[in-house]
Amino acid sequence: MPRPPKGVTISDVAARAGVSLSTVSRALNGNPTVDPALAERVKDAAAALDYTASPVARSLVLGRTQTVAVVVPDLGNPTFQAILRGLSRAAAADDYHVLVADSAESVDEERLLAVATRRRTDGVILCSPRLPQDELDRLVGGLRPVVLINRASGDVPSVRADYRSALATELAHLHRLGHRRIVYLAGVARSVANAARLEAIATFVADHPDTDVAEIPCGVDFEAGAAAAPAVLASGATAALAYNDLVAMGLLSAVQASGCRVPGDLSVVGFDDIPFAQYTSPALTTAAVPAAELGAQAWTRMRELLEGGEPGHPLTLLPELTVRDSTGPAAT
Amino acid sequence: MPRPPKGVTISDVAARAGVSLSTVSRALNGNPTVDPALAERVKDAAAALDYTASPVARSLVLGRTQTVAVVVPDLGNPTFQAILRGLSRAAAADDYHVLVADSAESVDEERLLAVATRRRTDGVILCSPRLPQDELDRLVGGLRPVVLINRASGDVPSVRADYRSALATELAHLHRLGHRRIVYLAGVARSVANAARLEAIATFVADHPDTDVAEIPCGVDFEAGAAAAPAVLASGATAALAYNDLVAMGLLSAVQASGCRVPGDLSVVGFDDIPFAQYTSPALTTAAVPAAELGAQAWTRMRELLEGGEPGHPLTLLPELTVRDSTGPAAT
DNA sequence: CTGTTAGCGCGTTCAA
DNA sequence: TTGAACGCGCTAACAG
Repeated sequence: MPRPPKGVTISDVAARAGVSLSTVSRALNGNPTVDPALAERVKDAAAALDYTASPVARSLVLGRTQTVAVVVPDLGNPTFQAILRGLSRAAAADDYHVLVADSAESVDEERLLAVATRRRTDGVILCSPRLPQDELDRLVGGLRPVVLINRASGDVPSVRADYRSALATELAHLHRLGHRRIVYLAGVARSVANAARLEAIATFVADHPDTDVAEIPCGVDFEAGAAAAPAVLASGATAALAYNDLVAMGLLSAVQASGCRVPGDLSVVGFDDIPFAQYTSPALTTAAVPAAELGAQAWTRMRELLEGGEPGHPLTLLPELTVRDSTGPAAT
Repeated sequence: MPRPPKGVTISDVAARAGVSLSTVSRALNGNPTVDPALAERVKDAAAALDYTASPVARSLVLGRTQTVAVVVPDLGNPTFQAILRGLSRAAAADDYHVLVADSAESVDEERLLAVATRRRTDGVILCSPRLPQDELDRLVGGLRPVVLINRASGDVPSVRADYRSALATELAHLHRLGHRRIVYLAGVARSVANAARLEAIATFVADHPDTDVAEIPCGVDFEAGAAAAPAVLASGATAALAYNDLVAMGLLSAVQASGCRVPGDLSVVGFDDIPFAQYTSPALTTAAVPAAELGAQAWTRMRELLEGGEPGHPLTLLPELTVRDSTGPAAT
């Protein structure tokens, strides 16, 4: 496996095949206006030299990089990991590369990274749960083509999970089990995903005057969930709705350590259905957000944009309620 | 926030500032040989036009892309996710971008992706647990600069976790607890990581004739661990050493479902200390592999290579035994 | 200190 | 059908 002798260019191939640069370019790009025999000769020469056209040079002249950028707030979050995985594999199947950028939960970084990565790619897929709507609207203008995940902005293609409906389903599940005092462990206050959940709760409460849903400020990770345990126990609620599975797991762990039985004394429901949700003890009831699918669909939208076609309708996936063992009849 | 009027180039800036292209280039790159007043004028013009030099054009002329590629076998694996996160953040801190490639566990893809991504980046960080040594040796030649994670090849810089010592520590832990019949749930047979564990076991057995360690072919994920449960229970062993935490969790779940008590009837130890290991029930005893740190160190090595310096010594991190509740005294 | 010129490695007109 | 010339946008020689 002789490695490319460092810097073999199209001229080398041309020389070896005894043709001009243009012919090499044409032959290698499958241009039909080139004599088959010649084309063969060129390809042989290229193979012999282990030549491949420089992607960077091609990018410059063609105006496209065959690369898209993905900006996520936290690569440590299982949901974004799944989105990235789905996206990455889908893009790879279409011979596209993926540049990742982790904004480390910083909204400022997010903006900067989006703009910076966009310049070295053909488009940006943006996962920006925190960015205020007006800033998002302004940002996407300079980013096109853009695909949004779990956000919307004007006519920008987007794919999202319906957090609102999913949470409504979870609430209905708890209500059916007899729960009338429920606490909601809120995520980041100004995030869109949190707002969607609050909407669902407001609607539910309006429809079910017999039920009380109290909000407890919390967070988005294990620690936040564990830290909220005392407040949950003090609330007298029979069920807790966690912002996501991470929070639910932290809560699960902490309340059980305090001697509280789940689901006997307290039902706990999560959100996302991360891979580990089924391995908690008890196994976590949650709403399965098809994150990898979201990523794959985001790529599909992006590809359509890149091909100049109309992007498909904004896609909304409905997370499916996944009932496991962390929810049960309300304690009487 | 007026977005770049689509294609503002260095010429536009030059025109607006009333200078030549070179002066703009120099001024914007902080070349000290340019008149401060002029430089200021140029920068104002650039700012007014919202101009930034095209990274693609710069890449072509400078011969570097400010981007590195990371090839991992599976973006769904928590360990590689952590590596990617550590690497991504470290690289970002140095203004480098990261191209990710997921080889989907395919050795062939791995080779192809490594070569393909290398051409659009300044270097490759390779996570190739499966690639046979001779192929790896051949591959890295054409990839330089390369940094290897958990592999070694000639003088190629590498960072790795010492799986061998870590497993030895786990074995010692079990032995101290009185376990004399132990089963090892093996990962992918021909992987380097698995080989390291087998070595540790062989050494241990040689030193402890009183102890029996049987190998059970298994795999690397939940399902594999769960599927191995019957074999583990049938073996009569009092402790199980799982290839990784995923396997341990699958096993934990399955044996407990069969009425086996952990650690009363069976002690279980994992490997990696993925974020969820402390939330299993019982909490998992495991060896904490500092994956994010591994990623960050891999970037450090790569940066040194990129700067033309000597890469630091091959780094070996020792995973730390993290004793939790899934291990206890051997059943008598 | 500044402007002019020559590429970086390709794809793509335009003639021949 | 093929080749010569031009340009993608920029940086770095080379003069002035």
